[in-house]
Amino acid sequence: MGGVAWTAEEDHLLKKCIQQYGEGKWHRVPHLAGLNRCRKSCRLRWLNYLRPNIKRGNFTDEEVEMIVKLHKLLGNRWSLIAARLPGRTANDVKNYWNCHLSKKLNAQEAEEEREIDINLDVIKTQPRSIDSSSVNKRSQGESPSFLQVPHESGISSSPTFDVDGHSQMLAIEEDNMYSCLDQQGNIVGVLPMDFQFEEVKAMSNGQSSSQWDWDDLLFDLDMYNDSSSC
DNA sequence: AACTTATCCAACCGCCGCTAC
DNA sequence: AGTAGCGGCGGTTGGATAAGT
Repeated sequence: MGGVAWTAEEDHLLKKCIQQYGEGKWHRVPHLAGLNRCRKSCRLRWLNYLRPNIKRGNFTDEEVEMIVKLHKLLGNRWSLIAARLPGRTANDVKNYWNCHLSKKLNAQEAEEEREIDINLDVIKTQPRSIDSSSVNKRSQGESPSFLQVPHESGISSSPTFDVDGHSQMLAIEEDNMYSCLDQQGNIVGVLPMDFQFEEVKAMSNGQSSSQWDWDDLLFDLDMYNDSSSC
């Protein structure tokens, strides 16, 4: 292993400590539990191994499918991905990805690239709620005037978003870039895909209560988009 | 059976953002 | 404003084990 393995006795002490004092205050846990481990080790051991309801064993097909889908949306944000998989830990997901899916998908992608020309047009649109003032202005640190939840514009069409009172869409144009389109389909701006939602959150002056809101919004929108394109 | 190589996964490390002072 | 301490995260390491020769 990558370090000193935990003994059954250490596990027992940690478990007892968490049961008695609860999670959190990890800096106190080594002392309270009488363990010669750092706070991080204790936290990790609890989260990845001792916590109740942790699912062991192989990933199901559904879970694998979910991981692939979520990784496309979120990248290497393992904790977010794991949060969508009950009983699985970020470490589990990360390990599974690195051991199984990473190689498999890389090989698959390489194969696909050999076989087909990349056609940007086939990349489905991925609507995003974003304020037009944010587009191309990140470096200036300008704040969006508002951000709205999406509304469905029709049964077969993708959801659209009100941006400053005008219907606009944000679409994946190519790797790592979003394009902001107006109703006529004209590109009115571009936004790097690494546009971090922490920044949006900061810029929106607390309109979003947490990082989760953004990630959940994105996730739900993409799931919506996926289901409507099937 | 002995050795080598590949794979798995628990544990550690360093960094980041947040908060309190 | 600067800083220390904290929780949390993703990347990496390396020992255990399985598979191959």
